Amino acid sequence: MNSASPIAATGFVMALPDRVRADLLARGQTRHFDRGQIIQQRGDPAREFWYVESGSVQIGRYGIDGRLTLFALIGAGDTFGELAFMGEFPRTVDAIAGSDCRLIRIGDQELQSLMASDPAVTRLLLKTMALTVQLAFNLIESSRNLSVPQRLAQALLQLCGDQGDGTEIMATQQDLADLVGVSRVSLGKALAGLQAAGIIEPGYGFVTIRDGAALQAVVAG
Amino acid sequence: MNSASPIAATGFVMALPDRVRADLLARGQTRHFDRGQIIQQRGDPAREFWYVESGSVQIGRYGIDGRLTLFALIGAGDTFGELAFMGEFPRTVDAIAGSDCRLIRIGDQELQSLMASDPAVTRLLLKTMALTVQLAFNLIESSRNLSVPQRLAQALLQLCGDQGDGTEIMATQQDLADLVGVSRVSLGKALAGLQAAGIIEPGYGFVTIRDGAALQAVVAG
DNA sequence: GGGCAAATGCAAATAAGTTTTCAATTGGGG
DNA sequence: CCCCAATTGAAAACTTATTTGCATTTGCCC
Repeated sequence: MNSASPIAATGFVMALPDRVRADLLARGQTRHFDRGQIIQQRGDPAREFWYVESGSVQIGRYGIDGRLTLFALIGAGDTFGELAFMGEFPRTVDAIAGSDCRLIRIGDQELQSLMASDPAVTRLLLKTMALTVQLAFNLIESSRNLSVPQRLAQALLQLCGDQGDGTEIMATQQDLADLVGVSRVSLGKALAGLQAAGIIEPGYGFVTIRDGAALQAVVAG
Repeated sequence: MNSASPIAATGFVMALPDRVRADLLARGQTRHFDRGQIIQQRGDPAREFWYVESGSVQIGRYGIDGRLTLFALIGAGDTFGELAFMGEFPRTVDAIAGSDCRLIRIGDQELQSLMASDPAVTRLLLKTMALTVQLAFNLIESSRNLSVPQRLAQALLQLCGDQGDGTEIMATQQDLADLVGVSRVSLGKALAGLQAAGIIEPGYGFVTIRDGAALQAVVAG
């Protein structure tokens, strides 16, 4: 299961006080999306943001040539779409359901009452967005200075989040390739390398983490 | 002269109402930095952000191995440092004076009174930061899908900002290489290519933009 | 349980960029 | 005006990743 995410696990909703958060989620409407279904597209007006209750969502951009640039694979507990929503501009990324999923929609009404109820919410929002920028910078730095195996290890760590060894990450090699930003061939080789080291075990549509600590070591170089 | 920037030209200060902005800048203290001097380092507490009155500043990260990952080359009129300041976390990037420069320091007092004076400021801040994230995403997408010449063209366009043909961008090939994220050799070849097409004219420590429109065309592919 | 699409494995040719080294040029400071 | 450090130019060997094509495997659906 995907859980945390490389970029979008901003945790704004998760960081809210428990009572506020429960209230917010209770008021938002639940929506279902089937695997492969488009949740949002570049250019759409941003009238809401989403909380992922179950399933996984791919956040990225489809180029005119069909190329996909993935920024994040997010899962249950994550939120996405805050950026364009808060920034009051159209969507700048596409979101596609990576599996059948259940999302909670949080719109203007829900947020307005939230911000009115607690002035600290605004500060939390600012902090969350600042954090997102840092994550994006980290991604840029990684892609320039780390090798493919290192970046793969980094991505796997983020995808398994705080869950320990034995976690199964539901993602195809193509998904991971789009996320890391390399071809499927290169990603396959990197996977094979980590497998040979006994760190992971690739499956058909998923990867099992055998030794998270070793993954950390790979990233460190 | 550097003017606009790839990432950091968030324009928060520039977007403020004229009277408010003038007031803010009048209250901030002016500081001088010599070329090469460190303005801020990763890990420093973020007690302020800066407005560039003159000169240029390099925003990036120095790796342990001495490698530099530049995120932006910013110039007069730009601001930087808002992110960590607003997010209330330590600096996550280094800032070095790219030339002798004059900066205006904007600290807690200045900002507090600003936010108190106008509730719209908060919204402006959120929008600005959301925009910064988008710029970072654009950078990631570019580095994955565009060739070196294309990325160079993109960087040059951003560095010359809204100024037209004839603009001299004060940056060495090494600066540009760190910004685009390639070796100096590769950047030199890309420069030579653009020169052969009559689009730019490389100098010693600067690049002259001859045909901005053609640069746009190069980026588009 | 057979068919079929999706996913993976593999190999060769190709392309792109880096590293390293050295020479040539530039322009400012003494 | 000359020296010197910074910058640029250029070449070769090397590394890395992509592209392309095809074979194999997996697992879902009928």
